[in-house]
Amino acid sequence: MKRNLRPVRRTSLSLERARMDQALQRQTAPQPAGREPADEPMFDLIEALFFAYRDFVGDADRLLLRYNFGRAHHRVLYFVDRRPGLSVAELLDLLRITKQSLSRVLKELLDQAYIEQRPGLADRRQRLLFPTEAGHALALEIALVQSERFARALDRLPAGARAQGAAFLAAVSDSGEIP
Amino acid sequence: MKRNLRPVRRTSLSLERARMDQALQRQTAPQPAGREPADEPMFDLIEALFFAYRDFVGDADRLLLRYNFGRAHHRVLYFVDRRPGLSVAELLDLLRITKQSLSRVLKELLDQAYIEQRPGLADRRQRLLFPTEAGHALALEIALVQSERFARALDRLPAGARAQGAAFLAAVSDSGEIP
DNA sequence: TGAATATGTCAGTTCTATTGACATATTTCA
DNA sequence: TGAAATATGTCAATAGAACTGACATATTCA
Repeated sequence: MKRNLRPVRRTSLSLERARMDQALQRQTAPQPAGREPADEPMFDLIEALFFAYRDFVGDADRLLLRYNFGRAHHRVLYFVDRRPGLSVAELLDLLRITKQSLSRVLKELLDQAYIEQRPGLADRRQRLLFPTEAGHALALEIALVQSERFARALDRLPAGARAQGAAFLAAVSDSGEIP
Repeated sequence: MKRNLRPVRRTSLSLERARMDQALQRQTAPQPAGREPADEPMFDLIEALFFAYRDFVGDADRLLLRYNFGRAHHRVLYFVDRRPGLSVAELLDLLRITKQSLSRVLKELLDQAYIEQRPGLADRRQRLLFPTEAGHALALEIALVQSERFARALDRLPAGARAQGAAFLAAVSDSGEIP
């Protein structure tokens, strides 16, 4: 999937903004203080998560263009860099994709020496994955660009926002992967 | 893109969890209280946002299977339902895709009567998009499933978490679309 | 009236993901 | 020890979602 990196049309975004305010007032009821109900859609959160993720991955997309890599390459490289020595099976579980899907992307990263494989010490069937120097550098570069986005966001938010944001997101994911 | 809905292997997830704790301790420095630095990657937020979004869209995927629709259909239907009467150009800006990409998906939603078009009142070149009854019902069904995920998350979080989460996500996105 | 705009469409391509089948090496267990 | 299970890899076919480029139509605007 190639991705659309055209500039955003500002005129339309203003329209969009106005319409959204309207829609929010129309459809989103004010929230009670204590327990949160699930019987009414939480459009505020649905939309906020959509837009945040859209722009968050957009940062990486721009960088990856230079390497002729796509999002899939990034996700693989990211996790290998963060969890050096993880097995193929663990990577598949993290990404929730099949090994056939992983295959092409991983092969390209191996061929271009961003990742390397070593047989497992305990279990020699395993191919443990490690980032190379170049792989680590690229992973870090992308992570820094994304972190700048978070830093800009946190500048606009009260103290404690980082912990709150992380806790919120962790609770939203299935396994609360980040405790 | 078909999506992988196979059950998650729990053994590996435990491994994953252990490894992640390890990695987090190794690579993520403790955060200072006040101003947040951008010179160090915020792996906690990067990962939390990735997992939250992965599981959040997973909910919709399961539902959409029944209708032979994909993620793209859902995004279109969602925004048309939330902003009835929006123009094609506005929709393209929201989704950040090209009109050629939108075309197939929108045509299917029109053909199957989940969305309908009406010419703009002021500008008759426009094709304003509206959900049909069926379209609204499907959009609502999916939004409720996703909202249940949020409700479960909020149950585990202190009061105020909803507002904090929404504010955090809004600040992370480019235009703070949700004020 | 002519340029710009909003939308639609055709054709070809790329990337990411899927299912299914099968192969190899290694480990585990009866 | 030998069979079954596991970890990984690979081939083939297909689907879904995106892209670029080119061109057409209707409508509005200057």
